[in-house]
Amino acid sequence: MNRKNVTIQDIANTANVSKSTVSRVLNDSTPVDAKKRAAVLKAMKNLDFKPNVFARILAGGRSMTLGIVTQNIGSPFYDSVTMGVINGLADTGYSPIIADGQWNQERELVAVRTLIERQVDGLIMVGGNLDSSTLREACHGVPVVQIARYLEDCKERCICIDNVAAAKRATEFLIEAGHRNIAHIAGISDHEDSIDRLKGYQQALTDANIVVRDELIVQGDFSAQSGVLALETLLLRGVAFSAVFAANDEMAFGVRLALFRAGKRVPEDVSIIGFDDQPNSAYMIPPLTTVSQPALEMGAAASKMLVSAIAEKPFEIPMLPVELVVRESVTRLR
Amino acid sequence: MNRKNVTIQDIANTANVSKSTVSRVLNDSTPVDAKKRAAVLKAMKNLDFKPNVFARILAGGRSMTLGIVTQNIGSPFYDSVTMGVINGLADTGYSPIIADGQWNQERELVAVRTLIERQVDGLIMVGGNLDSSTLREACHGVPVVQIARYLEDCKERCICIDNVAAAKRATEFLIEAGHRNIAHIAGISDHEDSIDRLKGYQQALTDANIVVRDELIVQGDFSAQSGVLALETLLLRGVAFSAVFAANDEMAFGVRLALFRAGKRVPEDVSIIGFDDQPNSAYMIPPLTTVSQPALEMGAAASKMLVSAIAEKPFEIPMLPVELVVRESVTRLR
DNA sequence: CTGTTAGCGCCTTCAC
DNA sequence: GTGAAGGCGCTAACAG
Repeated sequence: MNRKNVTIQDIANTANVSKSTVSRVLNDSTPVDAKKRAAVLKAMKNLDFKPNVFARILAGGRSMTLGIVTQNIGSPFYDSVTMGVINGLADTGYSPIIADGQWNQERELVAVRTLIERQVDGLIMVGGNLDSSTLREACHGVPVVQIARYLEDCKERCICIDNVAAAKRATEFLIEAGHRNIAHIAGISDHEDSIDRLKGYQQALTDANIVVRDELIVQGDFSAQSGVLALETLLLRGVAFSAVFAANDEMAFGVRLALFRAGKRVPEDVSIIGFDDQPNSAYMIPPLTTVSQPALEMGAAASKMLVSAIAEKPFEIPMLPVELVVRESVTRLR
Repeated sequence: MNRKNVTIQDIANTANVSKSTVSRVLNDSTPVDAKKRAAVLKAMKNLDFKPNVFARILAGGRSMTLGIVTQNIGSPFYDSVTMGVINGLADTGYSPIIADGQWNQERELVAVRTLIERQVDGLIMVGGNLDSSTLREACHGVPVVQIARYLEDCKERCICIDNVAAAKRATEFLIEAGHRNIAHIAGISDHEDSIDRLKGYQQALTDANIVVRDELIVQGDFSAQSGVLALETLLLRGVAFSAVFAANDEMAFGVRLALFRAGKRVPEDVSIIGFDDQPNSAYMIPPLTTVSQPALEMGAAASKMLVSAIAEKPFEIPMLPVELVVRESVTRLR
């Protein structure tokens, strides 16, 4: 721009070395004599040198930029994850660029391509639908970390929780409280999380010798509004139920509201359990029992993992605690 | 990278012109003969040419990147605004880079500097505390749009609502419903929004000839937790109140929960009104009456405005509808 | 270990 | 109107 920036040439001059040497200490790509190195470092500090990202990448280096592909910006859970990623990137020297896939394979692919075109050093996928071979191809070898989704063929790059186990645990909690007629509000039908949570629900029932009844299962789409509709559907069907396990908190909110409108008390008449432990869940009336999925931590872990992958350093996937958060929306029967 | 990208040289060759000419049609900086122009365009299409962002900026062009400075990622309102910005940028050719200021002037300044260093073509500030002269200086002439904050010295670049008027209207709604003892839970004390909303509350009371009583005003910090504490404080003070106006929905949620714990009914015993109309407000029990602030629209408007500013085209600040959303958390007295 | 030499892809004078 | 030439700041061979 207008203000002349100091370049490696400048610092090369004041340190009495060549540009290359400066470049070397900058990337410590090659060993450099300790004295010269010190001189360079000092010059850099004195002149307040900041490498030009664009020149650097043009010459074939790193862009120090990471791409984040989100889905449907505005959803509490995914937004939290995204924010976790951004926070995790603070002080790593990497800056995030965001693109939205909108849960649409085509747009998702465009998002990935845009990011790759911008020469991101790595990519973080938050959710998504793209099949892994397409994804891999679009990435041209740029490392990718996948959050909240399990890709069979690159498990070591996926950060996600065991939805089946978590959903099973939630359902078991209801069973242990004496509930037998437990309804389930499922999420988007072809979404892996929905499928797994439904599976966990079914397993818990089966293990407890309770018959899985289709009339107690309603299809939602993860939105609060769909929770309302789902519960109304349930009411319309006329089946008896003393508890509802919703595949996410949003739908649980909808269920709660529908019960309120129908004059049913929670938890006296119907118990509710959600999934995600989104921040507001603790402030529902009554506070919602739910499964906490550590969105921020998942995001942070992903960013660390990616940074390590770029540096070709090993990284151990941290234990991501998924726990049942017991609040007042569930009652013990009898 | 590995796959050779097509450069302007390539298309210059196939179109039988020079690189310069190609560059010219790319930026239409200088008139070019219609035929050559067509040939160039055709070649670009055929070869699927994509200009290299980095080379372009290194040579002094646009980076086609916009910076977004958010505050405290994780807050529903600001996140929504941010998402609005990102959505608004789709298909403009600009990509967003995000940095977090964390409601900390120092970090905010760092965020701005980082972004400027990355040669963003424009900057969007979502909230923030930096005084405008510092901000202006850090920007080195890069255009800035400020959201959800009113900067005296550049009104034409601020997208925000009239908090005083909106808060006044909310309070008047309670007064019209027959409430006289109306408590107010204020936000962070030196935050402009808090100040303005408090002002609106006071004005409404004064206009209705109701004395503003300090014991009915409690300081919060915009978090739900602080809403709980604020209401408990109010209860402790032992002052009578039939309604609470909280400076944002989050705190209203806290208020609601505290009332629940205290065995008070809403709205029979106490009415509540919030501010922001964040998505979950409609799913509270009972659904929360609040003031809707169009976060997504504000973000979208800001991005359009910034893109126009960069192109030095005029832009009219759109009417941002702020309206009272009446739901069941307020009762009419008598 | 270090300096020299080429570019990376594009924009911008400058002559023609 | 157009092409040639130089340079943006940095990295990556290449010889020493």
